Amino acid sequence: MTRRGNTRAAILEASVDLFGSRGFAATSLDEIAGVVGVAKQTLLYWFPSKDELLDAVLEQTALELAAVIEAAVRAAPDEPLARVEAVVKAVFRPAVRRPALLGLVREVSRLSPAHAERLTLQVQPFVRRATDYLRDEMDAGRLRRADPGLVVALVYATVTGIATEPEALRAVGWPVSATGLRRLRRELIEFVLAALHPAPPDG
Amino acid sequence: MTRRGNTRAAILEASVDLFGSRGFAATSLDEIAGVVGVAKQTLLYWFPSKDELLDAVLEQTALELAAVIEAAVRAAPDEPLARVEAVVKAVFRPAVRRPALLGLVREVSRLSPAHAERLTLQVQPFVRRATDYLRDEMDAGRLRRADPGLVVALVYATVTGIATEPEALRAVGWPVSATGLRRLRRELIEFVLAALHPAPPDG
DNA sequence: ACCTCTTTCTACCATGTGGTAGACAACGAC
DNA sequence: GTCGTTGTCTACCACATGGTAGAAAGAGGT
Repeated sequence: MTRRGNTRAAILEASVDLFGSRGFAATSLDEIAGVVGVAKQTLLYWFPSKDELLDAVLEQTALELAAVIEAAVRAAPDEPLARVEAVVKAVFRPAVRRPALLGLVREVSRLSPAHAERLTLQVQPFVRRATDYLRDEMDAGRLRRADPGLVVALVYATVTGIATEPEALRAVGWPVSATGLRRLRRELIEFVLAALHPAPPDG
Repeated sequence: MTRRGNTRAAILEASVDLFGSRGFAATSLDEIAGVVGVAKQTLLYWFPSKDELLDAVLEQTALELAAVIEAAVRAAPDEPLARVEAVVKAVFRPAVRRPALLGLVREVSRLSPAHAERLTLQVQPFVRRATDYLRDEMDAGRLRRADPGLVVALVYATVTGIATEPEALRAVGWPVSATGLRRLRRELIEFVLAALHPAPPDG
């Protein structure tokens, strides 16, 4: 049977999982092919080289996450803390279901500057919009005054870090059950919101 | 000239840098040997295999970081927010000077469960002490009430993430100058402290 | 002088890797 | 039916990698 029609998509999916969990360099084409259930050459038919496969994987991941975040922002009420909460919640779901998604994003810092550059450019407009929004809300006194760009980076670091390092959670004895995950999400959001709350009382 | 006496240390240092920046799998023994300026076989003389080299590298990194944190805690005044600030500051310095240090810690989630397990056990007592301390201070009302273990993990995720992902900082247009780093440290600390402050005002 | 131990090296090997060349089968156009 | 196109495969290659075997060379004890 030829033309299953979704071979390319299956390759991308398996690649996200493997690149994101074990890392790009540690993943061989044979391994991906094994997961997908095709020969290695089929990968090289759809993607001329491992590097171009990586490019495609990065692009798709960025698009997926962007769509998730976009939808969350749209659905949230027009209040900054509520929006932040909505975004964190929205990212948390796929992050838990497929830890490799954010793991792949984190992998970017290990890749060549060329790959990083491409992803940076792709994400740029979203970052820009987020920082502009945060700046306005800070000016309006609805968020703690800080550098808006850095706040984006810090929230990103917190969420991505907690979602991609199960070892850190295990080290502090966090239960990996369903209720454990719900509480994790709750505490993560409270942590982030507390960090953004305007004018905390002087200790 | 034999017995330079510090070949082993030089190998460990170069390995931390390369494993931490490019990743374990992406780093070859030849590459490390090239940096150190010896033949590959010299590495295999001091460390019987790449895996055992990794073990040694992880152990030394953990010891270094533990010493830094230990000293910071000892020197800080007995007030929880001051102590947290001291620890973040103390970790920030080596993190900036040698980004690979924290990068290596983050690499743990990509490694075999055996390696992760060993590091987890090594870090366990420190984590335990930190969570106990935080719990006491929460009970005393000097910190926002939350799960102490998770707070440790969240602060770790924030600091490690921001320190190991220069791409994220570049994406938000953060300047990588000396003054940029000073402001980064300031804002990072304010972010974490705000997240830990007791009883934020209800929005 | 000789032996032993330590440290480093050269030479080599088995294996896994990314990638090339090209055969083979299904399919639609005509 | 024939032909070009598309998708997948088998066979193979050049190369880098982790690791083995063992020689060389200095240092120190006797």
